[in-house]
Amino acid sequence: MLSILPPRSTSAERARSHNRRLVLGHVHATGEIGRAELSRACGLTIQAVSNIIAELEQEGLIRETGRRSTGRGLPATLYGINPGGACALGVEVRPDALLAALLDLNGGAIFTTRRALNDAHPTAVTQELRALREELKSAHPDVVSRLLGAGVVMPGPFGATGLSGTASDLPGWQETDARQVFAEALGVPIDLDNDANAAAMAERVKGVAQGLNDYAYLYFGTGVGLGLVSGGRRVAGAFGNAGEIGHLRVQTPDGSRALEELASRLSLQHRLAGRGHGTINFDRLSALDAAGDAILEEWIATAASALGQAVHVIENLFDPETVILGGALPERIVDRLISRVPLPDGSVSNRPDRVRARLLRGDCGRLTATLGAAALILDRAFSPQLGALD
Amino acid sequence: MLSILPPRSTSAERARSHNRRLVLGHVHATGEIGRAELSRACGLTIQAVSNIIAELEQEGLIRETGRRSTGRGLPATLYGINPGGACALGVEVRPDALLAALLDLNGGAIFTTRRALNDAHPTAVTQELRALREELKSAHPDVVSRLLGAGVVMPGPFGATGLSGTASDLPGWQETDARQVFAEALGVPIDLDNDANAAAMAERVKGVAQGLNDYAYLYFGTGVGLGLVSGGRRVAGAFGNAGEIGHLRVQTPDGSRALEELASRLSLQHRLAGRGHGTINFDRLSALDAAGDAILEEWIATAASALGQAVHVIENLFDPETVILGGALPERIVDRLISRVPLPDGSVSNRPDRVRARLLRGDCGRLTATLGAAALILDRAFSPQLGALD
DNA sequence: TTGATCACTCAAGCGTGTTGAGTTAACCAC
DNA sequence: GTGGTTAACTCAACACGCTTGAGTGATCAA
Repeated sequence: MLSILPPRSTSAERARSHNRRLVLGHVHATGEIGRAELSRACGLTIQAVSNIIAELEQEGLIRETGRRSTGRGLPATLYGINPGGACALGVEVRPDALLAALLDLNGGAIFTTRRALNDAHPTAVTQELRALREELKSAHPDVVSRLLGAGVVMPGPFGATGLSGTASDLPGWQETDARQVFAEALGVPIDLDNDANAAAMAERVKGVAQGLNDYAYLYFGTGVGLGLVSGGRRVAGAFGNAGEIGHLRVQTPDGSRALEELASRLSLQHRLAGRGHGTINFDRLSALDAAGDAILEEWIATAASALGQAVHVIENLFDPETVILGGALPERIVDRLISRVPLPDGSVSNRPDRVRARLLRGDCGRLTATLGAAALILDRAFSPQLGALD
Repeated sequence: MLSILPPRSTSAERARSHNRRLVLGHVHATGEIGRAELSRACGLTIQAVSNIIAELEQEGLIRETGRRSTGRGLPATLYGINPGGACALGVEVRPDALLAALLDLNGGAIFTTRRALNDAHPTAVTQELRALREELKSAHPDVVSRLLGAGVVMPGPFGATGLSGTASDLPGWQETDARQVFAEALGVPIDLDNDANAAAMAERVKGVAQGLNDYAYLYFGTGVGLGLVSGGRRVAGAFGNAGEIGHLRVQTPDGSRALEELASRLSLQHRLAGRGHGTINFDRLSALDAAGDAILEEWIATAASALGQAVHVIENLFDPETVILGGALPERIVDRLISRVPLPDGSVSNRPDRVRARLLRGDCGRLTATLGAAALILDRAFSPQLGALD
């Protein structure tokens, strides 16, 4: 009911689909809300809201959560999201692994898994996805019927571009229609995006960006990516490759470098290379941080300075309500980065009436991108779409 | 009928409003189109399209333009925009003048005017606007009833920001609700944006961006601004200040400078200052260009290099279909700039399957921003809006 | 107890789009 | 020419979901 409409539905049914999302989105955003308030917020009649609520409750997407008496009058019956009423699958494809998470309607994780990949070619990934689907079916049989769709996160850029051929992109996907591959392997509607945009959506559905419609997310993966949300919608670009901020030139004392040479996990790894460390993963970073490692300190200082310049560009080009930092970095390190990023005065974001900090730490932890993949789907369920068809 | 809906219209009426825009937008985009084709393009039944067409024709927004027989079958009755059926007013407020243009439904200029401003404070501007309205009423009495609204362009940034207090912004507007002021002075619905976004819309409605949904516009006013269109919608930012690209740092042989110090009309003016020129306006620029002025040549070289870096940033952050250059520069100079801008290889826009050049010259000439102001309104009439109310 | 306020329900009516069965006009084969 | 095919378009019923207006139940204040 919620996920798919027949190819040509009557206009009234499309309006209903729109209004359902509107109502569900408000219920999600407020946590608990009554019909009358929804009516005012959505610009619909109480009666219309009533009908929609009855439908949503019947389908198990929302549930009665209590009553609230505000002064006189009949106390409102409050409704909230029924977390178990539906779920969304998030899949993150990395060169070496497939990460997956199943999220309930509130964005809570029901199940997460990680499958090692020897090979990230489409055929190998397809095989793992099929296995994943079977695993889900047997581990959570009740869930499959309530699955709204699957979000997929892959390292960009998509298609052949001037940034192709770098270490980060996956082999064999250039010529492949990725959406098609995933749709066939998983058998549910697919939403495809890059890690940074997915992370941005994760924060919107569950984290620090709730209620925000214009913000940016600086995502630390292997490199650095930028997720953009404008007017509540992801900015994907003409070919889905928006947000490639890693190649932004930033000033250093001795010239200029690409942002990702200074402020990515890879860059830290290079700095530490001489010290005989292997791959610098999340846990290793935490350990270095706890030990007060000097090279890490140095990296933070350099990265913060570089990020300050990136934030300057982001703020002046997009005028976001806030810039969120997060991804595959321990919270403490992100916090320290944020505290050391020099915020330029000459920015449209430097306004006296700000209600939110210019930089915020993402709330969704190291799995942000995977959770965000699922959040792409949840966001759909909560936001009216523009197009007539879905 | 087209502009305003009653505060709470029935859902069916909102759907109609949406579908009307959809149909009208397609008619505008194709120039000439029959019902059946519209039906396929809009995802509506022929019958629905028929009803809408009857309504639009009745109101004079479209008109029959002929018949087309494509092979067998009954030849389609073609419809096109009826230019005189409605119009939009564009107003550009500059520190020293008020520019206005009245555009027909096809984006053709019916009337343009320029009023000198001694004073750009809100009260003075309001006075001029009232006079402008009277002038319109008497010069084009039939038009007032068909006025869809007025678009207004002002130099940003709006509100108090870290970029306030520069030479370009207007006095006395910081604390003013500009939209309110214009709505009262002109008595029609107002759409407010900065010059670059308006320019971008001008190109979408009439110029080189027709049919594009994701592109950027580098606008040369006094400084340099960036207009962004994503998914067919303007990217305004949280406070309407997106696109402030002038402060972007770019490399020079001897360090780094702000883009607008190298690639704006103001920067050229500074270069020429020693030569005893006054203000460098459009005509003066043309003359210098025709004379093959050496300083102009030098400026073009410097500006092109700076713009190359800006384009690099825009392409990688935004992945546009194309970047349009234009504004208050003679076409020849823009063309020469374009031919000399170094296009970086390391860009997501550097793709082998491009159908359009990475850089295009804007088509709307020196009045781009003023025309664009009116285009903001036309674009509304052609694009379905997301919000329920208008 | 009475009146006011507010959330919500019930039943009728309306605007739109869809469906399915015609109608008209072009092309093609003979 | 004639008949068949194709495609654009019209006409008349129908379905859907929202709105409207009247009515009910629960709470507070006088």
